[in-house]
Amino acid sequence: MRRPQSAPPFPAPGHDHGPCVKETLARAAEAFEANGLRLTPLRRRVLEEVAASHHAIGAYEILERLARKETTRMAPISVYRALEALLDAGVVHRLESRNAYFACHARHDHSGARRIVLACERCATVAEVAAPVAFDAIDGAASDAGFRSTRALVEVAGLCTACAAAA
Amino acid sequence: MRRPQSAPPFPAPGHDHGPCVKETLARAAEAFEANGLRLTPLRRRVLEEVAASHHAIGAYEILERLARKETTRMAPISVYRALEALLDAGVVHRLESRNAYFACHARHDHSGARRIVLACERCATVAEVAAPVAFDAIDGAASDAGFRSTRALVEVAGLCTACAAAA
DNA sequence: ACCGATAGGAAACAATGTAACACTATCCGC
DNA sequence: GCGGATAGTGTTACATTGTTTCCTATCGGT
Ligand SMILES: [Zn+2]
Ligand SMILES: [Zn+2]
Ligand SMILES: [Zn+2]
Ligand SMILES: [Zn+2]
Repeated sequence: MRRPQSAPPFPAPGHDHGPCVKETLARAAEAFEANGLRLTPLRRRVLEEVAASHHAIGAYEILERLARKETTRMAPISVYRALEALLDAGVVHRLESRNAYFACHARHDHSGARRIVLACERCATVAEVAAPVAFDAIDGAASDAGFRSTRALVEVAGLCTACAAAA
Repeated sequence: MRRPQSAPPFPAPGHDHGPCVKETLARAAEAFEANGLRLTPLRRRVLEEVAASHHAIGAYEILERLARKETTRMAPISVYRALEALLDAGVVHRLESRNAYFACHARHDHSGARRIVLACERCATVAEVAAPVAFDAIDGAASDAGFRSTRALVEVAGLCTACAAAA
C-alpha cells in the first residue's frame, strides 16, 4: 500500500464550503503581506467570487456577479488586474483550456507548481493534485526530444467521484 | 540505454520543410477521404498556411495571410470552420495555452492522442512527442484523487535544442 | 427529380483580454 | 511632516478570439 493517505480528495458535492473560503482568504492575506502587497477590498471581492465555489469561472462572470451585488459596475480591466494580482499571489489559478479562473483551496507550496488540474466534465468542479511522477515523466519525454522544459501545463478532463458514481 | 532512437527530434531550424508540408497534405487528404469528407480548396489553403511552419498560428493570422495572397478576404467563420474540420481530421492541433493552431507533422495514430506538446519560448516552434509514461502517471494521480480521466492536456514551455544552445 | 448530408458566403454579434492616461493611496527615508 | 517612489484604481477606448443566424450551393444516392 504505497498510496499516501494525505492525498487530497476531490471536493465533495455537499461539503461545508465555509471553511474553504475562509482558509483561502486567510492564505491570500498572508501571501500579499509576504510580498509587501495588499489584499485590497477590490481584490478581496474578486477572490470571494472566485472562491465561492470549486468551479472555474470566467472573468466576465465575476464582473456580472459583482455588478449584481454592488450597484456600481466595474470595468473589465479592474477584474483582470485583480485576477493578475491573485494569480501572482498563487491563490487563484487559471484553467487555460477554458479561459477561466479558480481558487486554490490547498496550502501547497506555490514555487515549482508541479500540480495537475482535474476538471469534472459533468459538475464542473476543479481540483489540483500533486503529481511529481507525472512531471518527472514529462520532463523526461521533453528532454528525450532535446527540449529543456521550464513549465508544464497539465489539465485533465473526466469525471469526479460523485459524478462517476451517478453515471 | 533504454531510450529508443526512434524518438522524433524537435524540428531543426534550417531543415528542408517541403516534405513536411507535402506529407501533411497527403495525410489530410487521406484522413478526410477515410471519413467520407472532402479536403476542399478552402480547407487545403488553411492547412497550407498552418503547415507552412512548425509554429502555432492564430486564426486571424491565417485569415491575414490568406487575404494577402488572394485578393478576396474571407470571413473569420470560414477559417474557423476549416480549422474545425482539420482538427477533427487530426491534421491540425490547438495550442490551448495560446489560442493558436499548429499542423501535426507526424503520422501518429490519432486515437487516444497521448502526446505532449512542446513549445519553445524563444523560437516559437512547436512539436509533439509521445509520452505514455507521463500519461500513465497523470491517470494514476487522477485516479488517486478519485477522478476518472478521459482526456489529458499537456503543454510544456521551455527551450528547444537550438535555442538552448544559443542561450 | 428529389432528398439529406456536406460545405461555405455574409453580416452581425459575443466573449475574452489590453493599452493608455490620469489620478489617488500608502509607505519610507529624511 | 515632506517628497518621492511604488502600488493601486477609474475611465475610455480598443484588440483579439470565437459564434449565431440565415441562406445558398453542391454532391451522392434513390
Ligand atoms: Zn469547498
Ligand atoms: Zn463531477
Ligand atoms: Zn518542417
Ligand atoms: Zn527554439
